[in-house]
Amino acid sequence: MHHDGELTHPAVDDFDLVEVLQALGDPVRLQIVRILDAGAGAIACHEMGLPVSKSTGSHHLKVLREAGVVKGKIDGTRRYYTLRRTDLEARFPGLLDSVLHADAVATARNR
Amino acid sequence: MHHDGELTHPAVDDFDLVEVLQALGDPVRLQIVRILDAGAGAIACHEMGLPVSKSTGSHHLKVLREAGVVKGKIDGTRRYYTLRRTDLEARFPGLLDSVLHADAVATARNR
DNA sequence: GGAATCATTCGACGAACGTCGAACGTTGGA
DNA sequence: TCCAACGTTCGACGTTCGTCGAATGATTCC
Repeated sequence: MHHDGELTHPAVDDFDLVEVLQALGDPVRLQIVRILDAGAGAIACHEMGLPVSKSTGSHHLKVLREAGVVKGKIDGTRRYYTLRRTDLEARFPGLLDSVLHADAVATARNR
Repeated sequence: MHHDGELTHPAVDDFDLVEVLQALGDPVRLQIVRILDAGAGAIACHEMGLPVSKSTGSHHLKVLREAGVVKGKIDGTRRYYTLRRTDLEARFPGLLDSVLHADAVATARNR
């Protein structure tokens, strides 16, 4: 069957700073963002190796998606996710980069 | 009279990204950061005109302080707060600026 | 068609959060 | 000395959050 049920995503103008900061302010979700940043191309939920159950992982992806941080694409039974780099940069210049770089620094420091 | 009770603040190396993002991910706390950014010099809690009770305001200042976002200085019965700009920039380069700028844009847009 | 795969949704649970008013401790001024 | 001002702390409250397993839905493969 064909279900053209595309996932819903907020428009760039509807991004909310508090919502984005809350979305990024969780260890698991920050890990997801880091994975999507490091990976080349779209990544499916089950390929991320998250330290939570699949339902929890799905929940976190939903939070990130509704905040505008990630974009989900349906492909069969899978959802491939990517970072909305350009959109985030347009709405909150420098924010994603600073978060990713800060996170990389922290990771290197605690190694 | 004597006042050896200095407020405690985390060292720059102990800043935690998730904690900072969570601290910034609240409307009232973001308002406090905006006020401290706009104001020249230290500002006391009761001068901020926060839309919450004094106990709630005190709580939010504590969250920001323990995350390393603000620095509190005791002066008599008052606590004067400032942004830890330099420390935040050293630990999370560009983060505070991007949050403040994004916030300013959002505020101008919803005017 | 049937089974396996992938992900979402649905309760449920405890923990954490934002909020308040009241009480308290300090300090400074009349 | 007494009182007003400022802020913190304490309990309480309702809400939201992160988590899980089970159930459900959708799709692909055999």
